[in-house]
Formats: sequence, C-alpha cells, structure tokens
Amino acid sequence: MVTQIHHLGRRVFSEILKERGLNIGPGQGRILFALWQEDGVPINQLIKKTLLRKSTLSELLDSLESAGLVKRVQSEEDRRKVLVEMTEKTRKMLNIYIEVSVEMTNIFYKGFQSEEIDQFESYLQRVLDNLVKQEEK
Amino acid sequence: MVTQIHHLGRRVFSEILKERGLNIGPGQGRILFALWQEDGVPINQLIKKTLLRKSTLSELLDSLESAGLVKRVQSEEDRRKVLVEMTEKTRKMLNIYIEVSVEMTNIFYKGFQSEEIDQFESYLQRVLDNLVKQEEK
DNA sequence: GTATATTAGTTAGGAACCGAACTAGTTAAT
DNA sequence: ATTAACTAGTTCGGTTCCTAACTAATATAC
Repeated sequence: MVTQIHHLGRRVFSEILKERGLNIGPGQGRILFALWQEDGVPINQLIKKTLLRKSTLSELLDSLESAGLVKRVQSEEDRRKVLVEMTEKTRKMLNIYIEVSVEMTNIFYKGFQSEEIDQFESYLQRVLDNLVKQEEK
Repeated sequence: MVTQIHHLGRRVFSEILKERGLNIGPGQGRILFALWQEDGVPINQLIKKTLLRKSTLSELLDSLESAGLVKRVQSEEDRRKVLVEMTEKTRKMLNIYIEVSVEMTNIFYKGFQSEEIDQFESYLQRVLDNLVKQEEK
C-alpha cells in the first residue's frame, strides 16, 4: 500500500507542479526542498536527509545543475567534498514550491483531523526507523 | 516520509529476495503476487490491482515473460485483450515469495501491536483513497 | 614517511516507473 | 453499414532510482 501511495502521490504531485508552471520533477523537488532547509551543504548531507544513494544524488544534481537550479562548489577545507548551493533562480521558485507542497499535503490528508495526522506520522516514523535499522545490519 | 519508506523498503525487500535465491525484482514480485491472487486475467485487471500505468505493466510483463515466469495469451472473446498466466516455474516460486513477504512485514511492523497495525493501515487506506479521488478529477 | 583504510563523489549499466503517441479491435450513432 | 468513439495494449523517450566499480583526497597505522 505504501508503494501505491508513493507512486500515486508522485503522479499527483507532478501534475500540480506542472499546472503551476514549475518545470521540475518531484525527484528534483526533493533535493531543492532539502537545500531550502540548509544551503551550501556537501552531497553527503543530502544523502542523509533524503536517504537516497549517492549515485542517485549525483545524477539528480547533474540534471539540476544543467537546468541552472543548483551549483556545485568544491569545498576548500576538504577537497573531496562538493558543496551544493541554490541559485537565484531556485530561490524564486521556492515560494511556489512550498505552496504546491502545502496543497499536496491537503490532498493527502483530506478528512484527517490533526491528531490523526500526528498519529499517522508517528507510525510512519516507526516504520522508517525499523527499515533503517534493518538496512544497517 | 512515505517516499523514503518506499525506497528503503524496496532496497530491503530486494536484499531479502536475493538472499533467498529468488532472482526477481520487487516490481516483478508485485505482479506475480497479483497473479497469485487471480490468474489468467487481462492486463487491465492488473492495472486496477497495482495502480500502475499500462506502459509500466507492458514493460514488466516483457521482463517476466522473457524470464519464463509468465505467459501472454490472447483472449478469445475479446481479441483486444491479453490474458496473463503464471507458468509452472512461477507457481513453484510463490511459496518462497510469500515467506519473504511475511518476513518483510515483520521487519516493517517490528514493535507494533496488532491494533496499531490495523489503525496504521486504515490511515494508509484513507490516504490512498484521497489520492485516487484526486487523480480521477 | 609510506602503505593502508576510509571517505567523497562520479560513472556505467540496469530496473521500475511515467506520459504521449501509436495500432488494432469493439461498440455506438446515425 | 459507415463513421466515430471508445477500449486494450504496445512502443518510445525520459526520469528516478539502484548496485558495483571506479578516482581522488584524507586519515590512520606502523
């Protein structure tokens, strides 16, 4: 069921992004959202936030970079690290992106009371923790 | 969070499938599982069950067919329809597949009481319904 | 101080998803 | 009985994800 929600949710999200004239995919959006929370971070940090694999990040960043939405900057202190920064273009998109996210959340939780949302999300967190622990083994 | 659970879950599931010597991916598994519930169904039926797009189904069936796990048979009564059938090979795999599914569920819900699972799943169902309704618009 | 291990990212190849455009068979409308 | 509309699947090009194998920089060990 989680899988179905994931795929349906992605389709709906894509649709709304498109309607609003945001020419980005949901995968790209995830990264921009993480960057909005904390900008100029090494890729490793994005891996921790998104739980994606580094190869996936590499690729998504390629597409974001060639769309001019992100810049890669080599770190001074540790030259292995690549810091990811938003561009001006991105900063302008973020307000709309957040609106879309809110809209998406409303669709997702239509008919939910706020305590139900809290409870549901605490269940989700427990499941996520279970999976993270499993994978660490 | 659902997205993260989906991806992590898929990675964990793949891992277990591999350990058990089942040489199929989680996407293929979804279809085999649907077939196990009802065999010899048209692709359209699988679309309803999995909520995947028909192009995705087409492709997954290609890979299953070339792996000898599934047969496509043209329907007699409506020649547009293609009925999908399990093969003998598949039937033999299903017991193991179910074991893996159970194992997966145990990991997923570790630390949950059964009422919590019920409640969580009813939330999931409500979210799924919301998304389905949204997409129909 | 040099070899080894670790860490950070990229690249290559493949799987599972998507929408849009297509073919072919069926049903409905006139 | 034609035409038009609908339904069932496939094909194509693109995205987002993966593992495994790689390069390069840093840290550790001796």
